Amino acid sequence: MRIGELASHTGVATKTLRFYEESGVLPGPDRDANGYRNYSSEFVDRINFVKDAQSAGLTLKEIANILELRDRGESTCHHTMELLEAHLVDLDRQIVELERTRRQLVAMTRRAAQMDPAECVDPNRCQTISG
Amino acid sequence: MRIGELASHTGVATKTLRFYEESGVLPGPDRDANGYRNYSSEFVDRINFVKDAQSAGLTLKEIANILELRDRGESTCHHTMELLEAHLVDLDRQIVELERTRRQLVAMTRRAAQMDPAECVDPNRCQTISG
DNA sequence: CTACACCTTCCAGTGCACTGGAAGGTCAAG
DNA sequence: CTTGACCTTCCAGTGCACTGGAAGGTGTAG
Repeated sequence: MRIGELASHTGVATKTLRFYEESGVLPGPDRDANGYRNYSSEFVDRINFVKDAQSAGLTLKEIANILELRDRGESTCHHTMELLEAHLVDLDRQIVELERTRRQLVAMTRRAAQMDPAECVDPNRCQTISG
Repeated sequence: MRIGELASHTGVATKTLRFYEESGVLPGPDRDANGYRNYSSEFVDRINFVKDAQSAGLTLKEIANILELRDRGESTCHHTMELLEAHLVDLDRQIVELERTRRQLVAMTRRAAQMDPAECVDPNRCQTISG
């Protein structure tokens, strides 16, 4: 699979794929005779892992680290677990925070919706936010 | 309240507070005769709002925008609501994503915990991640 | 032969949210 | 009178995750 194909399969720009390779997140793939990158389908999985890990708040460096450990297949389960567990804690905190903020925003929006539009022109306060 | 005091009250560095002022997130506070910033206690609330909004995924620019509208007290409820609602949708998507990733990580960690440590040294795969 | 989409490398720039450091002013305590 | 903590401005740098553009090679279709 060429880089453009992989890009459209994963929704990740070709620029970004090359950047990931340079950052150590993706290994350098095989090359065709003409020098074009030739990706195996495993790259799709790897990129999906990267996306998941990223949305879990891991940096590219951390992701590269995990994947490198995985690739080396060394007895790194312990380190990996520690990293994952730390991020799990972080993730939980984040989810709680987001839910709290979500509730706040819902309340704000509801307050705004129920308001007499005329009251919006109060020169000193916008009830949606300040209430 | 001076900037250092505000910093310790909010957990936001003095550098960051000045940066927020420059970015329009915080209004320029009163100044003492010696030129020192003198913050009213309202700033604590405002900074907490900034923190909440930030953890909800709003950029400083958007936050500055909302607060500016609020400060002007104009009939901006509609715009504010649109912005908030857009971010609510975003937030929900984010929470779902995080929960999905969370489940994945939990599964990973559990798999790792149940594993015979000896299996970790398999030269080709780390079961924690690749399984 | 040419147009065109696609690929290559390399290097520079972007946007965000800070963060550091220099150079200097203020003020209470010792 | 000095030390030290705190404050000021200004400008530059950092780290992250891309993103753009130049200059050129490849390969197929018309």
